[in-house]
Amino acid sequence: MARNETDIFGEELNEAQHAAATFEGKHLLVLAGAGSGKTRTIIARARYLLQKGVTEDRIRILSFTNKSADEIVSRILREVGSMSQGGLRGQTFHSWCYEIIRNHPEFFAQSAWTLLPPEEIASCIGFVRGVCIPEGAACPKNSEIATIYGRVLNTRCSLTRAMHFVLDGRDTEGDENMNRDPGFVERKANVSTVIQAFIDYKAEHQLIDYDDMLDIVAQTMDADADARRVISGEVDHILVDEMQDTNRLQYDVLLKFVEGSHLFCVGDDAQSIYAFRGADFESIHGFTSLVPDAKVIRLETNYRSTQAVLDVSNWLLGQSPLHYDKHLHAVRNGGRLPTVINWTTPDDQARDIVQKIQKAVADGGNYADHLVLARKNYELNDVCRYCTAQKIPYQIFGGIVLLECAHILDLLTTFRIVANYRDELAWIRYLKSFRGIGDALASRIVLTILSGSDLETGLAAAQRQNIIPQQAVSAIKAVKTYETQPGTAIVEALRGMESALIEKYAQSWIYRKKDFDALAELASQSPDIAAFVGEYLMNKAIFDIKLGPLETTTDVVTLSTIHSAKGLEAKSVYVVNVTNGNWPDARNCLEEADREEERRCLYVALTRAKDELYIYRKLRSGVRASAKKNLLAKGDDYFLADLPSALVEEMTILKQGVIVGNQNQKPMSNRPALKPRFNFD
DNA sequence: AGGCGCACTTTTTTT
DNA sequence: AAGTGCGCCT
Repeated sequence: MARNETDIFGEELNEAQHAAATFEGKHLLVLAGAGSGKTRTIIARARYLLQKGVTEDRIRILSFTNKSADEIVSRILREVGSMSQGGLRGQTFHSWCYEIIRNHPEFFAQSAWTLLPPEEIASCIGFVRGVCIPEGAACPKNSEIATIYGRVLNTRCSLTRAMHFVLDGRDTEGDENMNRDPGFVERKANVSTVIQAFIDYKAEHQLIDYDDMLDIVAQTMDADADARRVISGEVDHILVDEMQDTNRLQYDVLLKFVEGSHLFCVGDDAQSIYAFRGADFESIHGFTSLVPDAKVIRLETNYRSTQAVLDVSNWLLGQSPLHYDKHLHAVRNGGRLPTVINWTTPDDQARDIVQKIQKAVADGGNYADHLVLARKNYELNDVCRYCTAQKIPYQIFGGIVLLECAHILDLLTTFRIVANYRDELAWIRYLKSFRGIGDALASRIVLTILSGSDLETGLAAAQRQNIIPQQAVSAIKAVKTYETQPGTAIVEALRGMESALIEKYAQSWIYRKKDFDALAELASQSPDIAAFVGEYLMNKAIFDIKLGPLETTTDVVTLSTIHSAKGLEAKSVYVVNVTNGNWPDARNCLEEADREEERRCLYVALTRAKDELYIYRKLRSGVRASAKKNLLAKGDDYFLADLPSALVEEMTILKQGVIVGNQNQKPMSNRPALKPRFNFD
C-alpha cells in the first residue's frame, strides 16, 4: 500500500516499518533489531487492522510476559482513542491456552480442571515419588524432575536429552553414550516411573500445569478437525512479540492457527535469552519453512541509541562465533562514549551508580531516565539499599513476586481448598503449617477428609477421629463463609492461620505480616475465591506491579534483571557486575551455546541505553575463574577482554569516591558504525 | 515413627 | 531465602 494523505501513520513510520504494518499477505515475520521500533510496529499493525475494520476481538496479541502484552495493548488503546470496550486482548501463550481450554468444554475434558501452581509441581512430584520408587533410590531431586518434565514438553526432546541437560548442564544430541552408563539407566528408569505417576496423578485429580495447557491445545487441534476449525476460527490476526523466545511447544500451538489466521511475528535472534525455558534462538530462522506463505521484513535502523552505544553493542555481538543476521545502524550519530567502570567492592559500584543518578537529577534530570540492569536479581540489592538510604525513588522488576512468597502461598492454600475441596496438595501444605503436623500426619488427615463427599462431611470425619486441630477446621470454614467476598476471606484466613504462621516465620514475621493487607486488597477485586485462584496463577507479575512502589510517583529509577527488562529503555543505563564468572555465570558456561546466550543477554542490556551507558566490572576477578575446567580462561574478562579502547572510556574506583583513569579521553565517536561479521554462505 | 530444629548449601533468568 | 540432610526429641 502506497503512502498517501489518508495514511494513518503519516511520518511516524519508516519504510520498512510501514511495509510491515500494512502487510497484506498471509503471514509475516518482522526481524526487528534492538531499538528498531519493534513495539511501535506491532502497535501500528494493530492500529492498521482496526482502521481496516477488523474488530478488536479478532486480534490476539501474544507476548512473553503479561506485563509487556498489557503494555502493548494499553499503548494501542491510547493511540486509537477510547472507542474500545476492552475487546483487544494482550496475553501470554499460557493465559491464551488457559482461556481456550476453559471456553471449550466440548473439546477439552480439562475445561473445569484446576491449575497446578508452578511452585507446587515439585512437591507434587515428591508426593507421588514416595509411593512409586523406594526411598533412597538413585533418582534426581523433585525440583530437578520438575525441570526435566518441563524441558521434555517445551522442547519436545527425549527424556535422556532433557536429563543430560538438567543434570549435567549439557544439551547435546546423541543419547547412546548416556544410555550405556548403568547408573544413568537406573536413574532414567526411576525418573520415568515418577513422571508417569505424576502424569497419572494430575489426570486423576483433575490438575493441569502451565505447560500441559499448551500441549493439550496443540494436541487437540491436531487430532480434531472440528476443534481446529472452531478454535482457530475465533481469531483472524495473531500478533506475536518476542518471537525469538518462542519454544517448540509454543511454536506448535501457533502452527495450528496457520491455516485459519494471519500470523504477524516480531523478533530478534540476537535478543534470544530464554534457552533455559526451551527457546532456541535459531528457530526464528526456520519461520519461513515452518509457516507456508510467510514473508520476512527486516527493521535495521536503530532509533534508540547513539552510534557510540551501538558501536559497543555491535562489537560485542561481532565477537561471537555465532552469526547473527544483523546490520543495525543508528540514526543518531556520535554520542558520549560508554564508560567501563572498574570497582573492588559491590558497595563502590552501588555508590557510584547512585551518585551519578543524584548528580543527573541535581542537574535537572528525571529519575525515570535511569535504568539499572543486572544479570541476577540479588545483584540489585546493594543498589536498592543505596537508593533507599539516599531517598531515591525506585521500582524494581524481577525476582520473587509477592504471590510467590512462602507466607502468601501458605495463606492461599485456604483459597485453593475452598475453590476445590479435593485439592490434596493444597490440603497438605495447609495442614503442615500447623504445629505437630508433618508429612505423614497431613497425608492421613487428607485421606480422611477426602473420604467425605464434600468439605463439610470431610471435615466432620476428620474431627470425629480427632486428628485435625480445631483451628485448622474453623479457619477453612470461615474462609468458606466468605466465598464471594475474597477480600474478607483473606482477613478470615489470616485470623485462622496467624498463630501458626507466627511460629513458622518467627523473626521474619514482622516483615511478612504487612503483605497481607495488599493481598486482601488484591483479592477483593475478584468476584469470588475460585476466580481469584484462577486469575492470580496466570497473572502473578501484573498483580505485583499493581502493588509495587509505583503508586507514589511515576518519576522513579528502574532496577531490573535483564529478563524482566525486555522492551525497557532509558537515557542512562547502568549495567551491573559484568565480570567473568558472573556474566557469563560460572555455572552456566559449560557449552558455547550457554556462553553465547549470556552474550545475547549482555547485548540486550547494552542496547537499552539511549545516550549514556555505564558498564561496571569487578577488578581482578577471574583469577580463579577456571572452576569449571578453564572454560572461562579468557583472562580476567570473557566478554570485555578485547574491547577496543577506542570504543569506551575506562575508569577505576580505587577507594571510596576516588576515581582514577580516564584511560581514553576521546569524548565523541564519529567513526563509521562497526558491523558484525556476517556469513553469507 | 514422625516431627522439629539446626547447620548447611545453593540460586540465574520466568510463565 | 528456601531447600536438604542429619540428629534429637516426643
